[in-house]
Amino acid sequence: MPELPEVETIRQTLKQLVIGKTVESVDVSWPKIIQEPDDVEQFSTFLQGQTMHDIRRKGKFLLFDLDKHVIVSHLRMEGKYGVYDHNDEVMAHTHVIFHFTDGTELRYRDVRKFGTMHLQEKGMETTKKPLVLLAKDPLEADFSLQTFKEKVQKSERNIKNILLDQSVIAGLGNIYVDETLFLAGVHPLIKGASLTDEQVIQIKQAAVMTLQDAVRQGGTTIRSYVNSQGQIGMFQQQLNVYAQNDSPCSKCEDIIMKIKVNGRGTHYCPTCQPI
DNA sequence: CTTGTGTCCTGCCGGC
DNA sequence: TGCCGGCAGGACACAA
Repeated sequence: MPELPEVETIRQTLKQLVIGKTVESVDVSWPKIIQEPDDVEQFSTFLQGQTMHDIRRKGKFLLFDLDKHVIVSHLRMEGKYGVYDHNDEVMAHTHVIFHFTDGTELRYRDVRKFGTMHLQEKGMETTKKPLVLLAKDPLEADFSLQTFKEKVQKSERNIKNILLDQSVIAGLGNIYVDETLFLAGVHPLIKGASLTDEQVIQIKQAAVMTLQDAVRQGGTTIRSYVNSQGQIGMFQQQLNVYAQNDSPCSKCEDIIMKIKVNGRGTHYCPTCQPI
């Protein structure tokens, strides 16, 4: 499940492969992925003749900048992009193909079909869903610690749930929330309202460290990992708690626990993250 | 207003 | 062996 670091790695790699290319046509075989416009035919016709100029990232969203439009794309759990030659075999679960005029293709694959694409007018993307309520991610220079602190401390929800809320802090998913709370030494079930200023600052710093570290790892491994199929992959960084349940904690040797928090698998160290 | 629940979708896993 | 129910998960619509 791609979170901020994975999306950032995909962005950097994909950018090299599609910038300057012009869309000749678009095929969509699972229309539900296209959330906007309502008519999938329009998605295709609007894109024809437009050139890819940049790929940006906002939180876990990828933004493809074209001449007049922006494609706002979310990979959800299993979405993947790859650039292929038009003669390459189309792999299973390919749902959207952007054919370029140079004979290459940008293909979107997604086993679960949970991913989404919104085609919006250039410049309008931050004024409407899905981006309108999206918070800053903690790696952005203008991330406001003050705003973050206020949102956290006025909430009765548990901190795990708060950190998954993209309107509070963008970019964290289930894996990096668990890693962030471990690094901050905060138990996932503690209510936002009962966290001290120091704890909230710790959490923000831990999020920055966790995400930076992961981006760095994606950045170092990505070079050798764009295969001939045009697929972009990456190696999983070392995780302290996520999927480490029943193993000893890397800090204190206590056994990592796995519980459910709001329906999400949640991993923590009972000693390093006291209730 | 805030918080909780259902929904989408399919591969996988455990139980029988 | 093979079937089948249940589960996982990000974000949103809707309910309470």
